[in-house]
Formats: sequence, C-alpha cells, structure tokens
Amino acid sequence: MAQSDTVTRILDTAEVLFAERGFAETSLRNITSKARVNLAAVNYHFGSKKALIQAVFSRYLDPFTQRFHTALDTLEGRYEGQVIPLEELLETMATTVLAVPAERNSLKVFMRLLGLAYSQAQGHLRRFIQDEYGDVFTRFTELVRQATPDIPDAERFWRLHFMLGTVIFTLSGLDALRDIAEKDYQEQVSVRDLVRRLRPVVVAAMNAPLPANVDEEKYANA
Amino acid sequence: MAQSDTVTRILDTAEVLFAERGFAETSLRNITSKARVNLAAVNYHFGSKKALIQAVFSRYLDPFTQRFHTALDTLEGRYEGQVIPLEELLETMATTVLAVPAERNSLKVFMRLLGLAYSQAQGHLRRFIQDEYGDVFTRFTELVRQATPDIPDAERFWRLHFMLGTVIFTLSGLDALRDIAEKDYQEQVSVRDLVRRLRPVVVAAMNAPLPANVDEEKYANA
DNA sequence: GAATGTTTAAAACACTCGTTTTTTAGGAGC
DNA sequence: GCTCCTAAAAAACGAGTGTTTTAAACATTC
Repeated sequence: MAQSDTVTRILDTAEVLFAERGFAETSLRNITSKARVNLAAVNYHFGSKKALIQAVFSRYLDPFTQRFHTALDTLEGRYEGQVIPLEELLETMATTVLAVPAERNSLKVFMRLLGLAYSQAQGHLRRFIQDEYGDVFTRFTELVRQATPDIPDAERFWRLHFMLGTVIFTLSGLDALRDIAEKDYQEQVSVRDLVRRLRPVVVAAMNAPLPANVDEEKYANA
Repeated sequence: MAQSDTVTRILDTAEVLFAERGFAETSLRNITSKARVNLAAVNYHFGSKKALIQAVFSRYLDPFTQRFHTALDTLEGRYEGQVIPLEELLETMATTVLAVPAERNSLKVFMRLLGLAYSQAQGHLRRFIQDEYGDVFTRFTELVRQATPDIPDAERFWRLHFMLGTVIFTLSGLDALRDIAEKDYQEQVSVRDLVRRLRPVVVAAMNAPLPANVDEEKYANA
C-alpha cells in the first residue's frame, strides 16, 4: 500500500469536508486529522491549501470534461454536419453529469463543489476553472447557438446562465431541499429524479418567448 | 451626531464586505477598520459576529417582507376571492424585489447576501431566515398553488425552487456574469434588464409540460 | 550495506481570529 | 459638586489558522 495513498486519503477527505462546510470553514487540521494523516502532508504534497482545493476540482473536472468532449464528438459524428437539436445537447450534458459517480464518489459532492466555486466571492477558483476547463463549455455553447438560431446571442447567453443557476443551485443545495420536500410530500428524491424533472423545465425556459419591450437596437448588431 | 451612528456605520460597511467576500472571509477587524470604528463596538452593540450577520439580513428583510405582504394584500383585494394569475404573482414579486433599493442601498448587495445565505453551508443563517421570514414565502407559494392547480404539488415545489435558483444565482453572481456579457456583447445590463429577461423564462419554466416517465402513484396522493 | 532521495512525524513559527476586560470619555439627572 | 449610565477606545486573551522547519523512518539504487 502506502505509495502515495496519503494523497488519495487527503483528497477523499478534503472533498467531503469542503462540500459540507465550505473552503474557509474547513481547516487543514480538520482534513488531516480525519484522514489520519500528518498535518504537514498537505503542504508537502500539494504546496498550499489553495492548491489542494484546485486539486480536488481537477480530480472531478478532468475526467468530466474529457468524457463530455468525447460525448460531443460522437454526437457530432452522428449528425455529421447537421444541426444538433437542443434537446439532444441538453440530454448529452445531463448524461455526462450523471456519469460522474462512475469515476468519483459522489455526484452530490461534485455539484456542491461547483456551487461553492461560483458563490465563493474570491475569483481565484472561478478563474482557475474558467482557464482550465472553459474550452468544453465554449464548445457546448457554440453548439447551442447553432441549435437555437432564432435567439439573439445576448439573450441566449443569459438564458444559458439562468439554467446553469437552476441546475447548480438545485443540485448543490440538494440536501436542504430534499429535507423540506420529503417532509412535505413524503417523497424520495434522487439526483436522477431531479434531472428528469429539470429536463422539460430547461427546454421550456430556453424556448420561452423573447422578453417584451426590448430596445430594438440592442439586438440589431448581435 | 454620535448617538449610535456607529451601529449604522458598522452595518453599512459589513453588508458590503460580506457581499464582496463572504462571511468567514470578512473579519471584524476588516469591518471596524474600514468603518473607522473601534473593534469592540461590534461585540458591544450586536453581541457577536453571528448576531451582526443576522442584523444585516434583518435590515434588508424586515422592510422587504413587510412590503411584500402589503403588495399581496392589495393584489388579493383586487381579485377579491378570485384566483390570481401566475403572471400577476410573479410580477408582484419582481416589483417588490426591485423596490429594495428604495429602502436600502443596493439590490446587488441584497441578492448577493441571499445567495450567500443559501450556499453557505452552516445552517444557522438559513434557519434564521426561515424562522423569521418564512411566513411570507409560505403565503406566496400557497397563492402560486391556487394559480397553477394542474401542477402536482411536488412538481410545483421543485419548479419554484428551480426558479429561485435561477434568480438568486444570476442576480447574486451578477458582477462576474456582467463582465463576461459586456465583453462579448458590448451590452450594458442592469438588474432591471435582467428581471425583464427573467420574466418570460420563469413563466415558461413554470408552465413547462410535466416530465415524462413519471411514476404515476407518486402524484396520486399529492 | 552504506548512501540517497522520498515520505511521514513532531514541533515550532508567525499570524489572525472573535471575544473579553480594562480604561477613558461624555453627558443626564439631582 | 457628584454619581450613574452609556458609549468608545485600547489592550490583552486564548484559541485556531496556514505554513515552515527539523527529525525520524522508509524505500531504492548503486
């Protein structure tokens, strides 16, 4: 054993604690003691706490983006030049997201980390994610653009982020919401259930009529 | 002067710093030094940092919920017993949200604080908000229920939270998104603009077709 | 098998944190 | 005058933080 299963133990423990309590609220001593690892090991293996945080993200995002790229590859191959329908694109994204637990532990942790990364005020994490993994998102939005030619660019930009907010907010705050929902509706909700519920909502939101009273020239050169 | 404009200065400074960097990342020394106030003043006037955080929220939420309640009063009065259409309800909520800057400084700060309250893992804030201000939200959802009788209860619950996620995520992360949007689309976006864009999206999302492959009995007793 | 490089362990460092205590100031009431 | 109470200021406290340093153990290679 040994080798560097210390690194793995640190990452495994850190991602759970980060997801539960946030980055600032999780100390290195929390992590190392729970992982039964020496305190200095974090700085030895990762260099700093900030680097550890990024490593946690990389371990999720590296396989995710890779998988997403290949999924888009096969999708493009299937439609060979033709425009890919919006539903297909969303479906592919959903499938890729749901496939995360196959590689890493928990989809819940993944979504919670994403939510933290966006809400965390300090830009370092968002910048890191944008720089390292922005490509696949750019590729995806371009395909969405082709699938929805009637939506002005700015409007599509905002709607995509509306939907990003819906998904991240819901799935990252899932535990709290699940408690309320199960209390009121005696219903077990899994992430798969939520994704199934999200599908028609996202499609309808993207296809919603354009807002009224739009200043025309704003879209003239878009 | 004097009196207790110290309290106001602390609150004014704290809400901005909290909104910018989060609660854990903002120290009392940050606040008191920027507010040109003695460090001990926070504990003297508020008792603790946690109490200060709640005071910041109360200063926003007290007038907001009050305003929202009276807005719903007049709306119910106008429809005297009849069912209020969903669009009217959403419109009222949007108007009330947009009216926040009349009482307090910044709508941006308000939304950012709300976003933090939800993403912040520690439950004390969410519990505080739920306990103190849950009534008006319950009232609102009940009106939405009457306006959308065809949506199963559980489904409506989730869709409302989907939309909550959309609004909070977008408006609380507005600065970052605005940067990207303006760079790509040379377009100035105000909060009013965003609310205008959000309107049709939220309506379409609420009215989206029900998800397919639903286990029927889940809705049988809802 | 001694030497080398890598990983772990323990301790210390230099701060920062929220909170508390002590001290000083400023009016109000009589 | 003096006290009483509230507010502000200064200083100190104790705990907790990320990081660094120093020592020991381990594994590998020649």
